[in-house]
Amino acid sequence: MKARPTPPAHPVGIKDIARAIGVSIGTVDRALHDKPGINPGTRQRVLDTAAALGYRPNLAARHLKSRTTFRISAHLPEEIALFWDSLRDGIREAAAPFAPTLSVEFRSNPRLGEGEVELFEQALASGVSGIIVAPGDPVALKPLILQAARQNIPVVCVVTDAPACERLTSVSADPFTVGSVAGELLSRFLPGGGDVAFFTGWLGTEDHAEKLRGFGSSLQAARSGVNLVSVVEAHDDERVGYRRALAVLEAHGDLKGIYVSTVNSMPVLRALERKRRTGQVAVVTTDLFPALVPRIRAGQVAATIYQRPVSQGRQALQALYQFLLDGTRPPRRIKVIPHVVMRSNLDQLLERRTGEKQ
Amino acid sequence: MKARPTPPAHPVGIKDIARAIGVSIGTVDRALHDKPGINPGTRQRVLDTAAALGYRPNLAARHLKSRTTFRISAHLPEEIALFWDSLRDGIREAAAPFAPTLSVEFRSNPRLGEGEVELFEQALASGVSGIIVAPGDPVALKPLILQAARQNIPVVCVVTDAPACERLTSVSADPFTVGSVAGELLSRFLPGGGDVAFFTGWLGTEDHAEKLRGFGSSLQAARSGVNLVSVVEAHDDERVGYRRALAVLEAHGDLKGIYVSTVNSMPVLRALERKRRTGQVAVVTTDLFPALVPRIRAGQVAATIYQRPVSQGRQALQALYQFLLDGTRPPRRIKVIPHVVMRSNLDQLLERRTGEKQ
DNA sequence: CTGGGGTACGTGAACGTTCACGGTATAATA
DNA sequence: TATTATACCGTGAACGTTCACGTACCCCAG
Repeated sequence: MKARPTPPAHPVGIKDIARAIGVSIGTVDRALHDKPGINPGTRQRVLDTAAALGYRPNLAARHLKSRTTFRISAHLPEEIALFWDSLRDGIREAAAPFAPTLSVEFRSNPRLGEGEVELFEQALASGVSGIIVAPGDPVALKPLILQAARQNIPVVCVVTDAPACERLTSVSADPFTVGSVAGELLSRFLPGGGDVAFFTGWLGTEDHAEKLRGFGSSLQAARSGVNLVSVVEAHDDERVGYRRALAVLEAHGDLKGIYVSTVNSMPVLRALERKRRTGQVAVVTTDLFPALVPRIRAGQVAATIYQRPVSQGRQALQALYQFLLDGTRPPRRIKVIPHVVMRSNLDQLLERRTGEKQ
Repeated sequence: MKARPTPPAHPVGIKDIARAIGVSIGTVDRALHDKPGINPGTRQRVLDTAAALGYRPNLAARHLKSRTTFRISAHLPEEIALFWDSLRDGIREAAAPFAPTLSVEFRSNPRLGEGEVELFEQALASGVSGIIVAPGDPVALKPLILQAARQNIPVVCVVTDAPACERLTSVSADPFTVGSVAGELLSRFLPGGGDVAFFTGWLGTEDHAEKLRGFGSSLQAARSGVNLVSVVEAHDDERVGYRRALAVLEAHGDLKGIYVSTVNSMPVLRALERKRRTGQVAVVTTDLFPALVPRIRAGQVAATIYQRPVSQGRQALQALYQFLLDGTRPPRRIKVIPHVVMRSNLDQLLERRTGEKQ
């Protein structure tokens, strides 16, 4: 039952350092900010004593003086509003306590990947101090991210990543874990074993390939006789997805489970209906959108793996803010633990979403 | 593809109000803070124009002047370190950006409920400005919470709640949803139906009763032939739990599933081992502690419902801070959506925990 | 008319930091 | 030696707010 009362006697400020080595506060300021017009020797002495005394800048005073507002631009699609609005909420929510030091501007493109280059150029031109973006076409965006890096403008990727480029960090669900969770769920849902299928957008995408790896590893680890008999690329095209789902259902009359690793799960569900096999096949999907809600409620979708957009938004903003404030670099990659949403916790999730808007 | 650039021209300050109605900033200050020595008429005029101009106090300046550090005391148990340390991390993490406006003091008691009254009195005596507490014995704590309320010291409950008392809010997983998720998982894990048992601490506790309600409602909604055949109170006593688990296993030779709604799940697992029925019974547990980790990894525990301590700590602190800052009251109850932890996402969860400590 | 007490309001300093400006050495040049 | 340039450093104002203090005014007793 130990109690630790507050130890800090008096926060050490810039003038404490100045007094300690007999210089003026102006000199200390120059030393701390790498400004010209100071003797390298004195600079070092200042930095040393600052470290020794445990100097922590008073952010309130700093912001009070140089009323610099960090302008952060967030570029997110409009489509699948439930998802992206949640992400926006997460950013807004996290930014609120820092106002007016920080202000967020939201720019939106209609669909993931469409017009994102223009938004990025727009933001750069308007002189923002940081960018949050969900890259739909990482290749097209890469030179712009590089340009931002050269201008010392940090970029944080959310949901998707633009790998091998000068972004500050990326916040997303670890795809391997996502696939792995889906695989474990299906294994548990099918204790008697059986055939399952994996639907994806493009296997060429690194994310989707990783999900498949995770999915497979889970099935193997479970040893419950669940076999992956079909891997389907739907290319995020409704019609292609529907056709291929029909084909898979015809080819495997005893299919017991399906995991749709892309957000385009409706065609698969419709194909199941068409073949009158709804309820006979355990379905695990990805993310949450309005059309999916009644399917989950009706039990047609056993579970969906939710990438927790609110959390992603919050973490992206915090990482960005910390970097802008004192230059601390976050880990190269921030992983969000995916959420399993089923009928029983669906309502609470939706409630929270709408509740926040009040 | 609309872009919304930052509109705010110039944040309106205290002297803008003063100039607008031709008084001094001192008068405005008096009006805004309900201080004596001001004409009620002028006060109203000030308040009106402040609202009209959209005055938002500059928190940086406020804190700079009256260097009041909010001292927040967090009272949490030591036992089950993995859980409570996570909660502490959540608090610490959320408090970090607000330093030095806000400082957190951690006080710990050995076990939930032991010595919490002393800690509370200690904190009150030392003049903290806010308290975060996990009440183990709400009845004993109630008068102290009332006393804190009278001294205008907000109290936020985490994990457990002290209902019907003057706390600011409580942050916890919704017990009905927790039970409901467990029920749905077991229903899905047992597509062929079968008997399941429910283990709890005390049914008298409101939380546990709610969990049972949620559990039952899920089983019913699933219509998969899963029957709740036994509700066991273990009174959080290892020996009692073990004995009663043995009895249940003997009475129900074909038991297919178990949900342990209290954190004391080890006796049940040991009873399963003793009866050589590990693996034949799907087990869903509560929370996460070191001894549970290998059980999950080995598949002996199918899933555990995690109350997300990090998130709880973060939300508790934020609610408290917002209230201290501008008096905004959070909802009477903040619900955290419980997390389903299985073998596939266990590692990532543990990794995040240790990763944060670096 | 003077003085005392009270109310209502103005004034200025301070919080820690940043930044433009001004000052003082020393060295380089005429 | 006088002048200018350069490098280094001190000084003071400002950011928006709070708070102690000062002051003008009105009312009424002496």
